Amino acid sequence: MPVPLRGTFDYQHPDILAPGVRVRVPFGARALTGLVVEAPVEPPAGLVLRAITAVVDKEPLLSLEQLDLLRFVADYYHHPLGEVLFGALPAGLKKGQLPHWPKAYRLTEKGLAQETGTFGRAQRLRSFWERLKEAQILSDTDVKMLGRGTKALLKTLLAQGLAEECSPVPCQATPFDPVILRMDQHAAYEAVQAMLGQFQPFLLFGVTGSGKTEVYLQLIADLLARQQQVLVLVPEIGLTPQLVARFQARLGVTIGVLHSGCSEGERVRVWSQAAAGHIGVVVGTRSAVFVPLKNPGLIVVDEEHDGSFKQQDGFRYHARDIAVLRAQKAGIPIVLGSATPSLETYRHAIEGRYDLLRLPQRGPDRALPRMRIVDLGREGVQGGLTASLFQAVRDRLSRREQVLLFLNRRGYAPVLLCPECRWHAPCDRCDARLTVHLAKHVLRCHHCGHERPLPSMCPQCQHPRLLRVGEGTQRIEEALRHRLPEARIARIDRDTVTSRLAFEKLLHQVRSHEIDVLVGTQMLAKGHDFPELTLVGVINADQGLHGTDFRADELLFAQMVQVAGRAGRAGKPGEVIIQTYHPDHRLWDPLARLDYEAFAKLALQDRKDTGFPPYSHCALLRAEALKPDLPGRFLEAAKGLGQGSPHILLGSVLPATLSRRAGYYRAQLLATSLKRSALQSWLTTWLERLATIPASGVRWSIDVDPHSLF
DNA sequence: AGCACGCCGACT
DNA sequence: GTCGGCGTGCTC
Repeated sequence: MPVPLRGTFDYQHPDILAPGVRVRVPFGARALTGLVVEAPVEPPAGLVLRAITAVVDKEPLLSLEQLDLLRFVADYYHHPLGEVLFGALPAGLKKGQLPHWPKAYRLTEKGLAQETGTFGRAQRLRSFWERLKEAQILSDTDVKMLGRGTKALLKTLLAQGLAEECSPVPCQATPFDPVILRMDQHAAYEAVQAMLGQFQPFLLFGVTGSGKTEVYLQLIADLLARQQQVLVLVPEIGLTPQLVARFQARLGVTIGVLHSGCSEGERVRVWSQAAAGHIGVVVGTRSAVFVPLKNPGLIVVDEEHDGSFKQQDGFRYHARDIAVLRAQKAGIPIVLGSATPSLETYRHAIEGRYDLLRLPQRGPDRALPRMRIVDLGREGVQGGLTASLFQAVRDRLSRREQVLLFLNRRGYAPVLLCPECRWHAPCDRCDARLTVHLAKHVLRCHHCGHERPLPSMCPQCQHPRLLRVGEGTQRIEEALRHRLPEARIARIDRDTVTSRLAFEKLLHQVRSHEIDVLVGTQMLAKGHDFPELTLVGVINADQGLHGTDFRADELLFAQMVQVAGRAGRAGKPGEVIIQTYHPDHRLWDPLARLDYEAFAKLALQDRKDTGFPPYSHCALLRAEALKPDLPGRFLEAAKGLGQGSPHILLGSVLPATLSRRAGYYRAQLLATSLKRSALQSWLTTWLERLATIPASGVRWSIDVDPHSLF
């Protein structure tokens, strides 16, 4: 049932129903659509079963393999099966809508024998008949594509017995013009090719511009030729219309696209057609990992290290991990691509469980940028920029080249401080400081979105001058305008870019060189190519350096490599300047050489020493409540119930990093084990016991393999 | 989750 | 005397 309840529910019905079929049933006081997972069942004694009111599907919506996978996943993440099953269905199907199984039509014997003349004055009918005769078979989408009113013409042919329904055939790839792969690309391609038809994970390790996509495309083309389907998972921001267009153009088939922006109907259509084997390639974000495939041949996860593959609320699954599991169950290869792999994946690769495919070369128009680490403590800083960085910016501008300044903090200044009484603007609902936004003249909380007017004096001691401490993108932009009045400066962050269209417009302005300096956050780090951009400045890299989280180093390295990828193009060497107060940190040495593997070895040793993943397995129990002491009390009780297992290390009950958020007090408890299976079995009994804790007013959830400990 | 039941404050 | 607030408990 689509409810957050552990366990399944038994009903009575005269016939035995196939698993995967949806049924309407009474559930408490309401009527709901449920999914049959097992039939028949031996109901527990003394239970009066209610009856199924209606059977929704003639054929199962989910195959046995699909059900098996989802059941495994629900067990692994300790999430209610009902929510997992219904979470894997597109919203339309959840509500009982029928799937759009693709239909196809062909002419009957009678239709084939028909003479052109017999259509008389029915011109349109005749040309439609000719089309069908020529194509031999047309799917319902083909019919729709032929123009308006073609559906009516089809109906006429069906009614006259000239056409009939038949089973759909998979889309045929048009013969595909292979590009010449470089030697390393070709080796990678051949390695995967050799393993088609059996389970084998690959790490395709290559920097931006090393041509990973070409390798994917070549493999996909082969799979299509074998009449097999390919699932491609991409990060949320990675799924651009350009990428889909490129796939479509190269492969010559319709690509099924699944992401958060798709309409409900569109999702149902792609989902159904993929299940029927009618779509050869599905490209999608996180939730697309659940799309059913009739005849899967390969899974690709691009940018596998990306955090957006991990769902951060409700059912907290990791799409990359589920993809690997799926490939294993289906007995097919999976390719994980990245320039900065997650340490989990990298460890699998160097220890031989995954096949490591390196793409060491870059395309002809790419060169490694020069990396410079600048000490914020030793150089004078003005407007957030050291003398070195400012000088470099001026040099680039005088050469009519472009500059990107990267800072992961929006707003003007992160803190508003009273020099007299030390008051600093807090958020009423969160345990956080409000950020100064000068343009809108407000204080804003970046955690809950709460806004209030900027005070002109200290509300506590009435001191007339409040200090704006620290730097945000707005302040960097303002200072730069002041010092370089002739430069054309644009700021790109969530405050200035409100829509996709506005973003595209700005990017276009950068490409046509109407802008000299870009100041921006995260948004700019990924994928956008600006040929005239030769300098990237990282205003302050330290936020990521001593994060509270064990994954902070990994994240910072990936981010720095990504921004470095923005600098330099054909014939114009790029430079990256990173400002830090800790120039001696051991991270900078491998980063200065852009040597991921050197970094990974350091970081893995670190994880080994501290006992963090991938050298251990974690589950995080989170709790939140409106009353301050409830989460802690609940977690202490939970800790008491969890103790006594020799393989499990239970941490202390800790307030969350942001201990109050949007009015809720939050705390958490970490459980760690060296053995995944030990953690799993312990979690099962622990969660059963947790249900017995009186927890009114406390919301709690379990996060298996948490991505961050915030 | 979502719905019913249940027990205490402000309206006709 | 009734409407409705949301705390508590249940869903085969």
